[in-house]
Amino acid sequence: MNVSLHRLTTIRLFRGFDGDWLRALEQKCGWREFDREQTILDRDNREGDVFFVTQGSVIVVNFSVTGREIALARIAAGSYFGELAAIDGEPRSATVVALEPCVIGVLAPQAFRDAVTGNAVLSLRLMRRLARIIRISDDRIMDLSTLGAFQRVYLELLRLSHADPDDPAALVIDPMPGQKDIAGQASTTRETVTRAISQLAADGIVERKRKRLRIVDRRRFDSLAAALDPNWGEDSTR
Amino acid sequence: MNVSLHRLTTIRLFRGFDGDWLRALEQKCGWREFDREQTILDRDNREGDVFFVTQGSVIVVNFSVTGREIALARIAAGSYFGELAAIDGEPRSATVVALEPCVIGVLAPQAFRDAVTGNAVLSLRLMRRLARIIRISDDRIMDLSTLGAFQRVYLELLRLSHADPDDPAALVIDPMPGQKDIAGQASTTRETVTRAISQLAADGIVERKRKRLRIVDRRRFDSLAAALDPNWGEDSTR
DNA sequence: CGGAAAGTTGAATCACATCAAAATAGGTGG
DNA sequence: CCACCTATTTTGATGTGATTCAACTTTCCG
Repeated sequence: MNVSLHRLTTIRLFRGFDGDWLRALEQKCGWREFDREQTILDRDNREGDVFFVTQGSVIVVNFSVTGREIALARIAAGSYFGELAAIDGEPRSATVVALEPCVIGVLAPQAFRDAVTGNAVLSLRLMRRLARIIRISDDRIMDLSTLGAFQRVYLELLRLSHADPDDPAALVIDPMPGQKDIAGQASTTRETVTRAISQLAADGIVERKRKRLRIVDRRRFDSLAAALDPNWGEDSTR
Repeated sequence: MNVSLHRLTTIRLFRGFDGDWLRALEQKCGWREFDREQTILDRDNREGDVFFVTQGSVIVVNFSVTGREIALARIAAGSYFGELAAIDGEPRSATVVALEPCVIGVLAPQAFRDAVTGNAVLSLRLMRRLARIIRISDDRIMDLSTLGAFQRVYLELLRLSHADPDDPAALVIDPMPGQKDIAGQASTTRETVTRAISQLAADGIVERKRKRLRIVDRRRFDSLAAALDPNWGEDSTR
C-alpha cells in the first residue's frame, strides 16, 4: 500500500490547506483500497464516516424494489462522499460502489465535524457543495417530471462528452460507459438507451466506433436535447 | 404593518438565540408582506437575499417548457428559503410563490453569510437543513424513477395527512388542497389525481367529505402505497 | 341565483417498459 | 490465430400505464 497516496492534498475541499494542519488530518484518516465493483458503504448503515476519494472514482446508487439501479451521483478523485450522515447523524441514504480501483481516506464523523465547523472557509465550501448537490437534484427532478426518456438519454450523453481534440466542433465520449450505466443515470432501461443512440446514428447525428461515440452534428443534437438547462457541459460530479 | 410580527424568534434556525444578537439581526432585515398567489422571487434572478417566513407559507416551484408546474418544496412559517443563492452566488434555481398571506423578513446575502459562518451552531444547523433537503430530493428522484403515478399520489396523500383526532386509527387531510397542487407535488396531472382518489373511494379505502379526505382503511392504503420510505408522516417542509 | 373554477369521467393516443430472440463484441484457452 | 464462451448490444413485437382531449358535473362564491 503506497503511503505517498495517503494524502488529502488532491481533495478540492482542502485546497489551500497544505500545511501541518492537513497532515494532522491525514493522520486521523483510516486509509483503505477498494476494487472495481466493490461496495464501499451500504444504504441504511448507521456509521457516519466521511470518505475522501484520492484515487479512482465511485458511484452513488439506490435500488428500486424491482432491483433497478438508479444512479444518484458519480464521484471522482478529489471529491468526497458520506458527508450527509456525518452532518445529520441519519442512516446512509444510498449505497456507494467503486467504479474503478480506489484509494480512499476514511474520517470519523466527529473528526469531520470538528475540522469543518471550526473553520469558516471549510464551512462555506461544504455548504457550497451541498447547495450544488441540491441544484443538481432539483434539475434532475425537473428532468424526470417533464422530459421523455430519449431526451434524458441525450442529456446524459451531453454530460459524458468532452470537446473532441481532433475536431473542436464535435464532442466525443471516450471511453463510452456501458449502456446499462447510462440507463441508470437517465432512469430508464438499457433498451431505450440503445434505441435512442441507434436513432441518432441513423440520422447521422452521432458516429459509433468501438468504445467511442462522436457527436458530429451538434446543432441537431442540441435541438433534440432541447428544453434544457443552460448548465450543459458542466462537471456534474458531486 | 404590525411591527411586533417583525421578529425572527419563530424561525427554528435561530432557536435559542433570543438575545440582543437576534434583535440586531432583525434590524438588518427588510420586512415585507405578500398576498396569496403573489410571486416572491423568480427563477434566474441574481440577487441572493434570504427570506425568513414568520407568517403564512410558500411554495417553491418550477415550470416545464409546456407550462406544467412542478413543486419542489413547501415552506411553512418558522422556516426560510433563498439560502442556496446566498451560499453559492448562483442565480435562483426556482420560483417562490406565497400560498397564503405572508410576512417575510428579507436579509442580504452577505449579512446572512456573516451571521451563519461565524457561528458553529448556526453553520451546523444550516448544513443539517441542506442535508435534509438532499435526502428528500434523492427520495423524490427514486420515487419518480421507480414508482407509478398512482403510487406517487398515494405517497403525497400520506404526506399531507395527520392522525384523525376523532379516530386515531384513521388519517385525515383537512383541509384538502386543490388537486392540481397535489398533481404538481406528485409530478402528474389533475386527471390522474382524480382517478387515483376515485378508485380509493370506490374501494372504500378513503372517504371524501367536502374539503376533507379520510383514510379509513390504513392497512390497505399502506399496501397500495407500498414500496416506500420509512420516513412517513415526517414533516416534509424544507 | 348565476357564472366561474374545480373536479369527474370516458375514449383515443402515445411513450415506454417488458419480453424474447438474434447479432456482435470481448476475452480465454487451445 | 481460431474456436468457443459469455457479456453486451441491437432489434422487433407486444402490453400497459398515463397523458391528452373533450364533455359533463359539481362546488364554490359573490
